[in-house]
Amino acid sequence: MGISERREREQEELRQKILDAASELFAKDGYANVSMRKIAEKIEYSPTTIYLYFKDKTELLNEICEETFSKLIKDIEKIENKTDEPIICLKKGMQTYVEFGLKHPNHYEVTFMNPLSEYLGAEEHPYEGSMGQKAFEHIVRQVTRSMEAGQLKKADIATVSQMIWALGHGIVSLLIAHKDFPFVDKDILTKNSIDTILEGLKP
Amino acid sequence: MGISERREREQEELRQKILDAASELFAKDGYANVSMRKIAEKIEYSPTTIYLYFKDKTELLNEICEETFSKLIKDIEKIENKTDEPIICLKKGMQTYVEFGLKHPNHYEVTFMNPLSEYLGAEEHPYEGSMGQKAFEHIVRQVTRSMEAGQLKKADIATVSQMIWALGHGIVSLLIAHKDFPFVDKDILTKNSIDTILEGLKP
DNA sequence: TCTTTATGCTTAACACTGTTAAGTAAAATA
DNA sequence: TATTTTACTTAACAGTGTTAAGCATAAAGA
Repeated sequence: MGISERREREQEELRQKILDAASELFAKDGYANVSMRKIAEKIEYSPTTIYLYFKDKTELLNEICEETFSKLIKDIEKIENKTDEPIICLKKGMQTYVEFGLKHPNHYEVTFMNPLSEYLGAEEHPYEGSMGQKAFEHIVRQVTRSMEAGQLKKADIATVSQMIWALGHGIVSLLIAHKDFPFVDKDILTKNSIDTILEGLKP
Repeated sequence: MGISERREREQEELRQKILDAASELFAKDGYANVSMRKIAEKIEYSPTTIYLYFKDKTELLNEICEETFSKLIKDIEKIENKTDEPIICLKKGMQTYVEFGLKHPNHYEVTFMNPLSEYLGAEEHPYEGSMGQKAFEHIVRQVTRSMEAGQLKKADIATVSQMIWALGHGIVSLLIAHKDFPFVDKDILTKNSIDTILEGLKP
C-alpha cells in the first residue's frame, strides 16, 4: 500500500522544512536568538508542531550542527586523500578547521563553545559518534602518521593531538567571541600558530 | 550632615549585597541559570530593585567577572615580581591563567567564551580597560621581555602574544565545554602545550 | 457506504525569563 | 505640619521553551 509511504514522505518533507527554516534563522541570528515560535512562523505551522518532529530546541539545533560539521569532515577527508606527507596534511587540516569555524560561527559556538553537556546531560548528546569526535579522530590519525614518518618527535599521541586541537580551537573561539579585539590578520595568526607548534614538536 | 553619607553607605551596602548574592548563584549555576528573580529572592528584595543599582543582568554579572579576573591579574603580577627570567615568568603566567580559568569556569565563560560583544554592542563593555585586556597585556610584556633577553626568537610581538593566548584559552575552554571528552590529565596537557609552543618559538 | 479509530496539527495554558511604568509608603526637607 | 524626595514594590508587557487537551480530517473496519 502506497499510502503509508506517501505519509512517511510527507513527514520527512516537513521535518526537512523545519530543519531548513531553523538552519537559516540559526546561521543568521545564533542559538539564543532563534525561538521555536519564529521557526514555526517561518514554515507557517504552529510552534507545537515542531515538537512532533524534534524532542526539543537543543535536539533540533544540534542536528543542524552535526550536519554542518559533517561537511568539515568531508573537506578534511578530501585533503587526506590528496596529500601524501602526513605533516602537510595535518597543517592543511588545521587551516581548514579554523577557516570552517570562522565561516560558521554560530554552528561552531553551539558545537564547541557551549558547556551544553552540563545542562543536557551527556547521555543525550554523547561525544561518542558525534562529528566533533570524528574531526578529532582525524587529528589523532595525522599525528600518529606524522610520528611514524619521523616528522614529529615521538610523544603521547593523545596529549599531542589535544594540544593541537586546543590551539586550533583557541584561535577560532577567540576570533568568534572577541570581535572587538585588535587581532592580527587571522590567516597570519593561524599559519604562524600551526607552524610554531609543529616546530616545537619536531624530532 | 551625616544623613546623606549614611544613605550613601546604605546604598553601597545593598549594592554589595546584590553583587554577593548574584556572585554566589552565578558561580554555582552559571549565567543562564541565574535569574533576576532568584537574586532578588535571595536578598529579600523585589526583582526591580536590582535595576536601581545595575543597568541590566549583563552589567551585574559583568561586574562580578571583572572583579574575579582582577584577582587573576594580581596573581600574575605576583609572579612577575618574584620571577627574574621572563620566559619562566611567561610559563608560570600561562599555567596560572589556565588554572584560574578552570577554577572559575562560569566567570571564564562569561568573560571569554561568549560572543557577547555581538549582542551587547562593544560600546557598553569595551575591551579597552577591561581585565581581559590587562591580562593580555601581561602576556605581551613577557613576550617582549623574552625576546629582548634572547629567550624567544624575534618575531611580531602581537602575533606571538595572540598565539600564546589562543593556546591557553583553547585549553581552558575545551576543558570547560567538553566535560565528557576523554582529556589527558589537565596539568600534563597544559605543561606540554606551553613547553611545546615555547620550544617552537626558540631563537 | 457508514461508523469508528487513528493521525496530524492547533489552541490554550503553564511556568518561566528580562525589563519597564506606575504607584506607594516612609523619610527628609521646608 | 505640609511638601517633596527617596527607596522600594506591584503590576504588567512581551517574550521564552514546553506540555496537555482538543479538533478536524483522513484512513480503516464493518
